[in-house]
Amino acid sequence: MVFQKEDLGLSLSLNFQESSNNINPSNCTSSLELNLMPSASSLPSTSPFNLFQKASWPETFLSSEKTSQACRVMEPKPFLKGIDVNRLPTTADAEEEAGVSSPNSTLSSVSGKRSERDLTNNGEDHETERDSSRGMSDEEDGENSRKKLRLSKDQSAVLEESFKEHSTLNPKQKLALARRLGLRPRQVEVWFQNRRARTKLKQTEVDCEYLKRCCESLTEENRRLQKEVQELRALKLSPQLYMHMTPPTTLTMCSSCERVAVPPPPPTTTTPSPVARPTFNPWAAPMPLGPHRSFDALHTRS
DNA sequence: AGGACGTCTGTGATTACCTCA
DNA sequence: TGTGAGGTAATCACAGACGTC
Repeated sequence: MVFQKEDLGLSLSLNFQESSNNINPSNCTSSLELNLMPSASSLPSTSPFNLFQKASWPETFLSSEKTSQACRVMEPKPFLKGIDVNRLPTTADAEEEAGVSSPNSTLSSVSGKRSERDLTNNGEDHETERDSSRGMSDEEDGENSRKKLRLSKDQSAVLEESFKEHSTLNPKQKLALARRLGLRPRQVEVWFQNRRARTKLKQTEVDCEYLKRCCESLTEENRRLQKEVQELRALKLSPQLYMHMTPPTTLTMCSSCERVAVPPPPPTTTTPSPVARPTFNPWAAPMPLGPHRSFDALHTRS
């Protein structure tokens, strides 16, 4: 995967010290300032950082990412084809809330304990549901038995589709979805909770991997620039040598503003960058980073 | 080939805690 | 300020896939 920093909407600044060669995730945090909030307008649709649009990632999670924050500000879209989620729950809905078995599921869920929320909301109804829908014998319902429900493919597909639209559900949507799928609203709620949690986890992993590569790339560039600085300083101290040498650096001068530019180094002499980074534009405002600041100090102005 | 097994992974569910109206 | 609803984080427990013998 190759990302452009601007495309990702990332604000990444590094302040490498001389000892920045030792890069590991733990000490990266001390020198990295990150702003990982994706900008909807700046993100390409193919970027995994773009959680607003359907990505082409192979994993199911990757194909439908949205942050909850993103979804909260999204324009409302037609949701749950054929279901009017805005209608008030009917008596039937209330019955659904009370508990519906899952006809498509391989097994209904049962838990040793009930959440406080369920107890306060509709505990007795859930109790009824649990007894009626699990389809288990008394032996199977032994102490702490926690048989797992497995949602059918259809149910999962509908949930996925819904998650693409809204990563969070309001009560009406939850009821409607539960009714449509023949699940308890609590099950839908749990599914969305888990989905959000695991989406976030995966996204964090992706972000971490990307930043790691950014860090490695910038470290390499920093090393190269430090080397150039040393070469320039050496030249400054021995002008006679300078007269007999071809410029050992990769620096060139901009003819218009007479500032020093850094063309990309020849590929044969440098390690290929693992991450496609935005090219540093020396004609733009100086970068507020240590190495670049000191580099700027070497620039000559007329 | 196929069955028993151990391990890994995905996922439904629970619990504790936090935030906010 | 107390309370309930709804969120996240951490975790548990199970089912199924998979590799190995």
